[in-house]
Formats: sequence, C-alpha cells, structure tokens
Amino acid sequence: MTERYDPQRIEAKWQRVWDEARAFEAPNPEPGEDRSKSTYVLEMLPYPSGELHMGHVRNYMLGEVVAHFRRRHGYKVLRPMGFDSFGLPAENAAIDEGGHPRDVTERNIAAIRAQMERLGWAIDWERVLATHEPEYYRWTQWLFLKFLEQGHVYRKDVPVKWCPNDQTVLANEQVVDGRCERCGAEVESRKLEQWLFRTTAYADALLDEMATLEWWPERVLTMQRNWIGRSEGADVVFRVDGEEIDIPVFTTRPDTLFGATFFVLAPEHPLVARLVEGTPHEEEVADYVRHAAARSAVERETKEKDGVSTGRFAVNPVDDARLPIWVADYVLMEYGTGAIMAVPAHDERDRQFAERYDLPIRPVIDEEGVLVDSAQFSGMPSEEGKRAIVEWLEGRNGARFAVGYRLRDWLLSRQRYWGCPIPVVHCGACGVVPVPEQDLPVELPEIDDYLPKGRSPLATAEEWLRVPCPRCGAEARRETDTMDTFVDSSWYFLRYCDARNDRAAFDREIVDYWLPVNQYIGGVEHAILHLLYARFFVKALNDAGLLGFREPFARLFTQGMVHYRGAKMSKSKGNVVEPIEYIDRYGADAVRLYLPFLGPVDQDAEWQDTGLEGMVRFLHKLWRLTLEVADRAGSDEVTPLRRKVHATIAKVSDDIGRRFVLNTPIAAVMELVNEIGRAPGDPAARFAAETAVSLIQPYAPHVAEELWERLGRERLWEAPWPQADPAMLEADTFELVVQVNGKVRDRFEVPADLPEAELVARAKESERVRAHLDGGEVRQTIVVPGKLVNLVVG
RNA sequence: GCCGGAGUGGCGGAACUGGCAGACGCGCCGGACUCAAAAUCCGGUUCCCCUCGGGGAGUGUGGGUUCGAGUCCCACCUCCGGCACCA
Repeated sequence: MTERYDPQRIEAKWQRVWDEARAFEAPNPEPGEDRSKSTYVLEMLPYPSGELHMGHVRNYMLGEVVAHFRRRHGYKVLRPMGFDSFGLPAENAAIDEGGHPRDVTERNIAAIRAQMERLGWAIDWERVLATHEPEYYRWTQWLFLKFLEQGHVYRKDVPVKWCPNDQTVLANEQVVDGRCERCGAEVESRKLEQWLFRTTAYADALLDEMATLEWWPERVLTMQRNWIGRSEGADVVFRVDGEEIDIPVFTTRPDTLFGATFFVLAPEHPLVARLVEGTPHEEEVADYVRHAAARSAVERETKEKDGVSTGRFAVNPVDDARLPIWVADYVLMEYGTGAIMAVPAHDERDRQFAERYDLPIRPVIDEEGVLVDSAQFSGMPSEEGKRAIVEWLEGRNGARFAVGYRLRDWLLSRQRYWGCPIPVVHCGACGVVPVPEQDLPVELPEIDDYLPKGRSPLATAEEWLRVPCPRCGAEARRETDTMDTFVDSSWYFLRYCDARNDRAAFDREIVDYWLPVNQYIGGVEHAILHLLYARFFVKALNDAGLLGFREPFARLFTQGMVHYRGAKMSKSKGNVVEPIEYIDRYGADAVRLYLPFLGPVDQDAEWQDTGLEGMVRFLHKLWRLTLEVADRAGSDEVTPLRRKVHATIAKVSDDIGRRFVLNTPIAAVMELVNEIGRAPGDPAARFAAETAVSLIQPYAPHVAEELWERLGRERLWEAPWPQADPAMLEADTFELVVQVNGKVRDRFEVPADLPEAELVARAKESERVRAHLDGGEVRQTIVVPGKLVNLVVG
C-alpha cells in the first residue's frame, strides 16, 4: 500500500522551504550587468477588494508558469506583486461600515496576500508595494510635479461630467452611455477647474509607436487605435458675413466644400452669444442653448436632430456662398473646433438636419466618385480633389491640412478622499505653486467624514488645508482634489524595480535593466485606459530623460474571464466560487492546475466543480505511479515510452515557450502519465515519471517538489528544464498511412529509412488498398516522407 | 455602419507551416474491488448502417483551388468584443 497524496501537508512544507531559501527573490543587477539573461514577468496588480477570486488565480497562473519556465531556463526572473489600493470601493465601504478607508484597505490586502501565499505563488515579496502607502504615493506626487514642470499637466475650467450619486467628476472614459461607469447614475454637466494630463500631445506617438508592439493582441491594438481615433483632413476658415470674425472648421471631406449649404455651431461654442447679441434671434438661441445643456448625453444622442437659426451667415471660402449659421447640438464642442460646414448631400447627419429644416441639398460628387459643380475642380476624382482644394485654399490662407483625434486629454482630478493628494498650493499672490520636493509626500489628513458634498472631502480638513505659500510665505491653501487612481497604476511597474528606494522614485539604470516588461498579463477590460495611460507615462518620462525606453510592455497577453453557471461571476448573482474553499478541500496544486487547463487562456471559460476533480484524480495518479517506480534502476534502453517522454518534452516546451499556450502542456503530461500506467514494467518508466514531475512543476510545484525529493533529487524549482533529444524524436519505424484518392484505406509500420519507391510498392501490395482500386489504374502517387502515400486512381 | 475575433462530439476544447479530425478533461456506458453503496482503479465513448471483416457521412452554409481542406480563396449566416451624431 503506497502512501496517500496529502496536499495540505506537502504544500505547507514546501512553502516554508521556498521561503527560507528565498527561492523567488530577484536581486537587482550589478552595474553594467547584461540584461539578456533577465526577464520581467508582470501581472496587473489587483485591487484589494477583499477576497481573491478565480479570475485572479487564472491571471496569476499565467505569470506563474512563465516565471517558473524561464527561471528553469537560467533566466533571472523578476516577478513582483502589489496592490492598487486607492479608490472608491474602500472609501464607500468605510462610509457604510464606519472606520477608516486605510483600515478597510489594509485588512483586505492582508487577506489577499495570505491567500496568494497559500497558493504558493513564486513571487518576490521583498518588492511588494501598495499605492496608498506614503512611501509609494510620495513618488506619484513627485512624478506629477515632474509632469507639471515638463508642461504635461495643466489646469482648465472645463465642463465636466459629474456623477450626482458618487459626487465626483468622471473622466470621459468613465462615462458609458451617459451613465457613471461605476454606479450607473445618469451623468450631469458642471463647470469646474480641473487638472488634466496633456495626453493629446502624445496622440501620434501613442499611435505610431504601436508598430513596435508586435507581441500585443491584435484586438487590443485595434481598440487603442479606435480610441485615439486619428483622422486626416483640413481646417477650413469661414468668415462671418459682414464681420471680422473667422470660424475654423475641421473636415475630413474638403472635397465636398462646394456642396456646403449651411453652417452649424455647437451650443457651447463661445461665439454663439456674440453672433446673436442684440438680434431678433437672441432669445430663441439662448433658450436652445439652455435646453441643450440640460439634456443628458443619452438624450442628445438618441433624439431627432434639432437646432435654431442665428440669422447670420458664414462665407464659404471656395465660392463666397453665404451659408446660414445654425446652432445645433448634434455638433459637439469636444471634437474638432465645435463648428462644422454642413454638406447634406454627402453626410447623413447633415442630410437629416437639412430635410427637417428644408435647407438646400447640393450634390458635388457623382456615382463614379468624381467632383461635379465644383468650379475648376470639376472632373477630378474626389481623393485628388481633397488635396487640390486644400492646396488652393492654403494659398489664400483659407485652409490648411490638419489632423483630428477622438482622444481627449486625461482629466485626473477627483473630488474624493481616498486617493493621492495633488501636491500643489494655491496662493493668492503666486497662483498655483508646487509643493517643494523635500516636503513630499503631502499626506492625506485624518478627517471625520469621507462623504463628498459637492467638494472634495479634503476641504473639511481646515488645519491641513492652510499652509504658507512655498514661494512667498503668505497664507495659502492646499489643493483639495486627489488624483485618479489610474495615475497610481501608470508607473507601479517602474517602482517594483527599485521598490525600497527612498531617495528617488526609481533608479534609471535599474529600471532600464528590467524594462520593458517581457510579459505583461491582465484582463482585457484594461485594454484601453490603463494600457494607454501607462504608455503615455513612459513616453513622457522618456522624453524627460528619466527612462531609456518608450514602451513599457513588450509583450502583452489578455486573459479571458471565468464564468460560473453560465454567467460572469458576481456577488449580486450569487455565483461566486471562492478559491479558498477549493484549496482547503483539494489543495492548491489542483486549483492551480485546473485554471489554465480550463481552455485557451485568452478566452472566457466556465468553471466546473467536476473538472477540478479531474485534476485531483490526475495528481493522485502521478503520485501513485511515481512512488511505484521511484526505486527502480535507471536504464537507457530505447522503448516507445522513452520516445514518448522526449516527444512530450518537445511539445510542452514549445507550447509554453514559443506559443504561450498553457492548457495543452497539461494535457500532454497527462497523456504521458497515462502511458506510464499502461506500461508499468517499461525500463523507461522511472525516467518518464521523473520527466512528468519536472514538466508539471510550473503548474503544481508543491507535489512536483515532493515527488522530486522522493526520486532522490533536490531543488526542482531551480533544476534545469528537461531537454528533448532530437535523436529520440525520430523513430526507426513509422506508421505509413496509405490513401486512395485522399481517403485512408490502410496503415502499417514501415522502417523509417525506406526509399520512396519502396514505400509506394508496399502501399500497392496492401490487400485493403487493392480492394479500393476498383480495377482502376494508378495515375499518380504522392509521397509525404515519414507520413503517407496517396494513390490517385482515374 | 466601421474595425477586430470566433463557429469542430452530449460539454470544455485538441489538431504548430494543407497530410490519420476529435488529444486531454468532464459527462455517459461497461468492468474490477465491495454483502452493498460511495470512493478508487481499468476499458469504451463523433454520428448512422453492419453478424464478424467492415462501409458511409462528418469541423456554421454555399461555391472554389488542390492528389488531399477544420486549415487556403470567394460569397453568405450566426455569435462575441471594441468604436460610433467624430464632421
């Protein structure tokens, strides 16, 4: 009777061993150390929301396998972990349950870390960080000031999206269908002076440098491309008839300029009031503007197009035609210049508007795509016309080529407590003054009430608020807004490299050694914002000379979600499966093994309890068979099982190392173990078991380590990865497949070195093949060496 | 509408450059062990026909290229994801 596999006992044992051996710590490089044998494996840092869930396990298993695999290939592996610990949920929990958001957060971090340790993840805990710690956000603030100094941050009075429920300003990115991404409340519009990052200045860099990201999923690149939304066209200047006022418009269709029949301003356009002042239209237009402002974003998009006339005219620079100027909210102030030339013949939206208000429609392009009724440009293909018209106008200062972007600047101010304070002081005399570097961090004050009431909760901390101006010494006030948490997570991967540095955010030499990240792993939900912001940060820091690279993540992998009972796991649906329950029952190794086995890791997958049991059965089998063969003598005899071992090594190594496919390696090892069970007396059985244990180590390291020890070996975590012997991959016989007209009719063993002519002869001798020739003549034979013979019969 | 991705057994899914479709796991069926059951282990399992041997069909649909197509090309259908009053 062999000893039973007891996961709980061996898991605790090996976790202790690894801990004492500091097995997964990655020392920083000596000066000048070659970075080619190092690798940085990074998973998106978790938000500490309480418990670890299956999605985390699936995510971190990917990094886990890569980290073990590369370490055993001789790489120095950096695999850190941290917590994205500022943010609304902790603050809301504190408001609901009382207590400080910090206490809620730190309790959650401790709980999650304990569960991660229970899973035995190969993480360098010496580098752990949490973004809410002053040791971290001190440098977030320092970076903010650096950005300010470089002109990447600015303040602006902006109409902001305001969530009446969360009492905070939302980034454009956080508004979905006119509703708050977080709570679903309908978003309102307000004017506030806000801090923004000038991300638009990097629009082209963010777009162009995507070309270097060959290892990113196509869909993520597409999403980023769509998000930046670059379109080429021209700025064309229209003059208000009878006034010295020029209004530029952005258009991607300068070829249709001759088809413009009216002109539209967004209701928010600064010239609207001036154009109608003192005219009979003043009241009607003011009315319309007021109503448009009150409309929700949803309403504005779904309703039928409407607008009002200003009674004014704009002069079309191409033909001096007088176009009536309208105000309509289908024109957005945020895109282009907030004004458009309307070409109802060639633009669907303009056409709808023209039909409703009976405005003229003038086609200027025929079915062949050639310009008509366009003065000297008539007869030109429209693409050529675009260029020609702009060039012609350019000479008369009426237009210039221009590029429009969908991307907006990143609004980073938040009127909330639980975030990184913005390190500036407002002085009546000096204006906005940065907090001097030696006074960082500006720590969060202790306050009683975190609930925002239309202004930041920090504004209630009277003593904290009042400071002397760092420049002139007069009484001044601190900035009371905090930063969007995306700021915290836009540079954490740099901090990991030099996590304990208390003199700088990071040392450039060390960061340049580890980065770019060799493999970044996370949810596709971060495909746009987080990844775009992190890329922006790195580019800006590179331009400031703080980094030697321009893209943070060389290779990206986005993993799918884990579903349960046909739906996304969520607390409200009550279909959450807690990893810890399964770890208690079946052990960490079974849970670790199951998540990557579930299906292709880039796709969503369904958790099934019986599936997990299959993993438990496999581990028991591996355990039993390995102990059975453990005290056998080794043998070099070449048997089918020995060949199978080498084939498995090749398959597993290729799948993990080159293709980054993590489920099929598990299947391959299972297949090998099944073979051991079927050939118990095979002289290669011990070698096969040893290899199976070694190959499964990245997935199930505890049981693998224990069995490795029982096999008389030590320290599997740093043992070299097995290598397939190429000679063993080529058998001296192979199974020849014989086809007739492409259909398999027979198969039999033949020597591997048989010449082609002989293969064909053998194929023709087969009785089963002859039965299918139907007396027909073999007109052609196709031979694929080592594989098949296909006889073509006419 | 535009862009990206995917359609394979009862289920999750394998099949890297065209070459034995269905690896591995789940489920189901049969067997061993057991007084019995559970657990465990072993075997079978694409569908249809067949007495054995075997035969036929088969990767969303319709065409095409090829000795040979899940894989390549064309058209279409369905599903998933992203973007969208973006001028």
